[in-house]
Amino acid sequence: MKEPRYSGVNLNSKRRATLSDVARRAGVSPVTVSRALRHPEMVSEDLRQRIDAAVRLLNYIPNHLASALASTRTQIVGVIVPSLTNGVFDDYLGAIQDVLNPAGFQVLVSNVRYSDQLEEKAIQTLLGYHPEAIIIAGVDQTERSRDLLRHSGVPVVQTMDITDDPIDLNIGLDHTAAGAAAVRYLYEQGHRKIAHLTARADPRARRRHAGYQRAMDELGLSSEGLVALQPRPSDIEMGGTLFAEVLARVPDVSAVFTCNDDLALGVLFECQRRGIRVPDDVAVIGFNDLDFCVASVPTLSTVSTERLKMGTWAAETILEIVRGSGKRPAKTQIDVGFSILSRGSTAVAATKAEKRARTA
Amino acid sequence: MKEPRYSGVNLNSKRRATLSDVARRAGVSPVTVSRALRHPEMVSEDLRQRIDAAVRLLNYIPNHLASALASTRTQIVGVIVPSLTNGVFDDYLGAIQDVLNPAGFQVLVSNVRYSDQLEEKAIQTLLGYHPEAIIIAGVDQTERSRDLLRHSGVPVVQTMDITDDPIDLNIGLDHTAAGAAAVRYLYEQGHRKIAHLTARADPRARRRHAGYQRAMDELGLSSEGLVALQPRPSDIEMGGTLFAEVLARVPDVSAVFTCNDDLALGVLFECQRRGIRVPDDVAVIGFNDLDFCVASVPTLSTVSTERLKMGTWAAETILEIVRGSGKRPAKTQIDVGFSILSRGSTAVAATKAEKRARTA
DNA sequence: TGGGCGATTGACAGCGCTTTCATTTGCTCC
DNA sequence: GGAGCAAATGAAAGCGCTGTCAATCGCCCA
Repeated sequence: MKEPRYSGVNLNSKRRATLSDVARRAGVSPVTVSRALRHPEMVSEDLRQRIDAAVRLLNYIPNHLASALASTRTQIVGVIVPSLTNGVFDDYLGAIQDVLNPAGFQVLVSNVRYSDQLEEKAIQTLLGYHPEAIIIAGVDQTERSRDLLRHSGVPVVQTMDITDDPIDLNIGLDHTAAGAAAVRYLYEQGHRKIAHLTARADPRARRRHAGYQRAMDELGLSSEGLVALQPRPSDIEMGGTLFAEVLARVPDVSAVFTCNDDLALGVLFECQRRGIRVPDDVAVIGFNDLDFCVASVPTLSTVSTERLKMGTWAAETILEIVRGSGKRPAKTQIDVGFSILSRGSTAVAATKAEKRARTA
Repeated sequence: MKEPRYSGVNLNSKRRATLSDVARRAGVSPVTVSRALRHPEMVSEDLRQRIDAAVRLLNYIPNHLASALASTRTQIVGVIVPSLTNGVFDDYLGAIQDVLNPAGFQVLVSNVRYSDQLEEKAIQTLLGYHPEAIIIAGVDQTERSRDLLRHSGVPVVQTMDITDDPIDLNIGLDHTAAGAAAVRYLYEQGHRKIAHLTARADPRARRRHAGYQRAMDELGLSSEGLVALQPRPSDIEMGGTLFAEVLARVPDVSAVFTCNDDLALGVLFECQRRGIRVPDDVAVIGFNDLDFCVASVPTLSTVSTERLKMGTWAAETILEIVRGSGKRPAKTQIDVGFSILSRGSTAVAATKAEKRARTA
């Protein structure tokens, strides 16, 4: 008895149909088949039907590698993200695919897990596929990564952050300004002891932290003991742990700004565990506006960023360039800004009104 | 003034270096360069160094497409997932990449958003890249999808679910059994009015629902008014909405089993909003064991599945097959089972003890 | 000192497709 | 009725790389 084997790996079993197989079957030349598939309007109705029949009969699927090699159009766009676990990048990736897939482009995603080294390797690997463009999150690539990208000769879009010195195209927002704005918002609500919790100091989180610090300084507030930092990747639980640290040092902390929503939710849970009322005793504001922000109790205030727009613009701009045979677009940089969503976890008067209404 | 253009698209500017460029530069033949890169041990030390120097000088990056075409080894594995938003698939994908990337394989991910139609298209597209294997979540592909996969001649691993009629290899768990087990667990805790909330009726969620129903029937319990179903994709908020529905029909519902953790968390929040105590008034159990289950207040009981193991096994088995030149592995199907994690949201005695301790 | 062997290197063909240019066919028009 | 033209099809070349086999170069031993 022979062991079963896979034909894709075992060469002597029947191989997949090729263009020529289809051509032979339909009684035409290979070129005609190619045309019938790529530019059906250039082929007579009669042949087109015969060819379609042969394609179906043979289960023919064009070899994209061969096609890309011959045409020097790979129809591939490389996308580099630092994380998939993070809800932010799902939406962003989805937006990119929604634009690119219908246009016939395949997205090659590389998750580099916030590692510069993996990022360099990913860029190299990606370039091996000769993508027609690269979309990369962040503006803090290593010098080698920047070199690779610049030498690649393809459009590069840096997203999620903004810089004076983009590799090529750039859409993002100023995280320092966003961090500062969150602090100022809390200040206006009457808070003075404003804490900041931050985890996995990726460049954007670091900028938000810097923004926090700058605003505190400008407002003449001391941040002594109010900052808790954890180099490990953030998760919900960690929000509680970091808040506990601050609480131990500054028991009368009145507001918390976290570098992302996960930590903020963790703070919410920790408060619940300790019987600390939010927002009455402590106000909480997160960053990103993930789904759960509107579902939690209380709802979570947060800094909202235009992650869908960043993905969409990156993808659309690439299509424009590729279709316009390489012409650079009019706009090469966009600051999408941010906005502060004021919800239950930082409510001041509203909460009290709500309470009054309930007890009434 | 000339408009700036991208060289990758504009043909008359300098193109990327090829093998031959490197060969010319190093004064050797192209084959030798190829060997120096693929099988360095077959080339003399002297040449290897000259070639490496030329590679670096020219910023040479091998064209993976050409290499794959010539060698008929693409080093690509296609992975089809129904969602990325869902925390489950991040972990799973991560596990697959952790095995495959170090082995030199590139993972081509396709997110088909729970759509059969997109899945068919994705399979077709993927096959165009001649992957060496395909890993696909679920066992409920359309007949056409199954045909495509079978005819592809490459190993196919179906994951996340288990079936009597696998396309090829299969690792997963019995969702019907898992749903039933959750119900029985609640029953043993003394619950009788057990509700089930379910959203986006994907096949696995449907099986969990069937399991719920079967167990209820077997236990002689009525599920009248206790099931809330919503075809839209689930999110945390929806957990609250669905629970409210049930509550309106059956005010004395005593336990809730949800088709995933998101809904369960939503139920938790809804209870908090309404002043319903969990687990004292209502017990809650979710499905999947996502991160937040251990962070929430109370912690969330859930049915835990081995998503990492499923990804790892799928990837490792593929490597085994590809390296073993197509030999099928000894084991072609694995049931990884599931386990019920009993935590705060379903605690009985424990909660009371805890409370006593606190008030003491 | 010459045959033979292993270690290196190169020539050639071809992976499956597309691009370019040539050829064929069927008409129209004066 | 033949020049002229558009539409449809095909032939040849080549995208960048690798597999196969042939050629070359020492170097060892009889």
